[in-house]
Amino acid sequence: MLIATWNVNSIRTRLSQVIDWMKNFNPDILCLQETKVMDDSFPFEPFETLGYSVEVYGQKSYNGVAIISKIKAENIKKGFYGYSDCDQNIEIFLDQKRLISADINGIKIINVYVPNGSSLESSKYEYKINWLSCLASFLDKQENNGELICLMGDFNIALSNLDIHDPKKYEGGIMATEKERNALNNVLKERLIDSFRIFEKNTGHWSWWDYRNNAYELNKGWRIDHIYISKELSSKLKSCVIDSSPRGDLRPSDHVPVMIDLDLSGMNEDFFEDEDNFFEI
DNA sequence: ATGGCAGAAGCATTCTGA
Repeated sequence: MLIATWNVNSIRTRLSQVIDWMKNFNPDILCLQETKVMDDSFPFEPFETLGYSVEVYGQKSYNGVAIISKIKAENIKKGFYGYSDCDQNIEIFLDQKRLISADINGIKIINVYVPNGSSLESSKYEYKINWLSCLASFLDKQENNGELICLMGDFNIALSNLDIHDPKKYEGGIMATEKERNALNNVLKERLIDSFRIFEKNTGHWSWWDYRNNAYELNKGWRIDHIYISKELSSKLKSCVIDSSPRGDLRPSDHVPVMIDLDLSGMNEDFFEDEDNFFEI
């Protein structure tokens, strides 16, 4: 089962590129961020024509997330409201459409667009930290239900200096502060692992390049788009690939797709009771 | 320290992103 995530920076602007990409890669699930469109204006038809069902949680101009899947998503939840015990004032998170989750093929798919935070002095930075705290509570609640989880999206955080082209320059700045990393690690805890790092231990792999300063041509990127999976899924993980090619297209998104391949054949109740099926991380 | 570039809204310019 191929599961992908892509911050498309406007689905209407990027529509033909996304459809072409789906025809090439044939993902079972594609999670989108920054769709930047209200739900009634989302371009459903091209996806439905390819045989997908679409669940959206969007707004005008900013943010917006969607889950596109061959198997129809069930138990769709939009935002934190009612599904998190976080101690934050949940009201401040209602306006920004940044989270949609659903159950597909026995896995809870959680698609997030984590706030950028702007700069360390900005109130948006505090908002980002609080948002991640709320996400941690949201995950705690899923865990209580014993569910397999695939948490993916644009996290706007480089968890390690290996994920930054010039860590000396950017460490301690936005997307690379200890506070952000701690907040994200508190979401992951011991339960979720970085799919990409199962296969690749080295630096030099990016999912985002700034539009400015010729960043893509100079390959000055960051790895801030991630797919985190429950430990119990790690032995089913066949690959995790960043497809950087769409960044070279005409009028590209500044992010590229990240995808994992899970082999779910043979998954049954016995699988989860056999400790040999779990990697030691 | 600031700007570079891109998208949406909407028609000049501002807001936001990362």
